[in-house]
Amino acid sequence: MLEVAPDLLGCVVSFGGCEGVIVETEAYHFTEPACHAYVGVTPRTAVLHGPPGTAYVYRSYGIHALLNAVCEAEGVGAAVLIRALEPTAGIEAMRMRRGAGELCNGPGKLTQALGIGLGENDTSLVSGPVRILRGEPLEYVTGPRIGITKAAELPWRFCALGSRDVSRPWPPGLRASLAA
DNA sequence: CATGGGATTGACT
DNA sequence: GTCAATCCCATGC
Repeated sequence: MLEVAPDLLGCVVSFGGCEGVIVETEAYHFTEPACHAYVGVTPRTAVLHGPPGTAYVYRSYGIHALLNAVCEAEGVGAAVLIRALEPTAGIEAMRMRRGAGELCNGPGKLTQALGIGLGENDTSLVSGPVRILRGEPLEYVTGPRIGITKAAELPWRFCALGSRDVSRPWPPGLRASLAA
């Protein structure tokens, strides 16, 4: 999975006529406490332990939807959280949903921008409504994960270089690439 | 059956 | 920088 997460950078997420290039991901694995699958297989986390290539949409703080891509073999319990996109198509539709401001520079924002909701949970990323298309590999930097309270020190955050559509704080290496 | 936590965001001081 | 909003579900009694 630690190979899949950076591999997703540069891939395209497509949903409802909107598309965006993945520029930030975070890896989650059931062996570390930050992952929902850590507690074991439950009705909600079952999809995390399911077959790879499946979307796992989760509501955080009762408000925001977070989009994950399940990876690893069935029964492993691992996923890659998609934290940020760079919009490439359907931008007007995103603006209608999001209003003014940044569209996809945060996990909760990108789902709202694309219109992805809890209804897309447990759908295929290959043949379902939400699709992930293979794209060009991107250069990236790693860093600690953001916004979690457990195991935040693991360097399982992957940010594409040269994109401003990434949630802050940016790792030092990414700041340098933006300045250039 | 009741309670608390959670991978976030946006507004206010 | 700090604080509140708000819903699902895992855990505990």
